[in-house]
Amino acid sequence: MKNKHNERRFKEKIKAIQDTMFVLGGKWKLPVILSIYSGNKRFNDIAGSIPGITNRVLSKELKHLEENLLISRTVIDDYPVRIEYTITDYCLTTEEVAAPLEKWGKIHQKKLRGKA
Amino acid sequence: MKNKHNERRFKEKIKAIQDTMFVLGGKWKLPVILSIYSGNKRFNDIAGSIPGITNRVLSKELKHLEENLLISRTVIDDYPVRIEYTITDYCLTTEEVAAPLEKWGKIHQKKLRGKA
DNA sequence: GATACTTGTATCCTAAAGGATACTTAATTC
DNA sequence: GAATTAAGTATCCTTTAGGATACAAGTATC
Repeated sequence: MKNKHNERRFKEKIKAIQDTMFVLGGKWKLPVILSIYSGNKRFNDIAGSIPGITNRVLSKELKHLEENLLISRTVIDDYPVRIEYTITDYCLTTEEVAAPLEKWGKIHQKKLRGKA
Repeated sequence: MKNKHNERRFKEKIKAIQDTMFVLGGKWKLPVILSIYSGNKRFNDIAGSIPGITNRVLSKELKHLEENLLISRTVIDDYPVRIEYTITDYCLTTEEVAAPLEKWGKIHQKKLRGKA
């Protein structure tokens, strides 16, 4: 590390990355966003579209995403009450994160196949 | 979800993102890469440059990154044996992930300040 | 031979993430 | 009034991530 200035910028960098990891990291958050983004609005549809996720985990992730202003939850007062989850405009910015992650994942899958 | 084709592509997307999360996710992996990238080569230097990381965690992360071909470990047979960690060429591709994560983290910091 | 330095490991612990599965609530239709 | 449907919650459990702290091995120097 060359000097104080670089060091400060380095620590800001780390903090920003860790913040993103907190909001979008983990196994399920981006998959849930993508599911809603690709047209699934209802709890059971979202659950059904993501292989391996359980009710409990999905429920938690939806709350987390709502708190972070990424999705919104609408109650539709019909026969059996329906809930609709939708992506917020702000959430569209996460594409800038999801796309590179997807791309790199595919690169790395290839890389590891080459190794093994 | 419109059809089988979209559904298959959607599941590949999820898998790729989850793979990246496994390799580069969590609180420390990208910070460690960035630290080495910005010139820290030795264990104690890396540890000192990343606020809050402990020996045990750093040691684990270094192993994980080496297994995933992102850094390499060289033993320098000197007085007290020195170890040098360096970024592999392949690791440079992670910039495509780190940069967007950093950028989005800063956007989100602003967004939440606006909310509160 | 005591001391110091470097790279870790060992031990033990807490917290967070994730998972399995059953159940609740409320309205509605039959 | 039994059955169905939707959106979760409740309960309990396992696994993984992360953290605090001590100290060990090897060599060189004093």
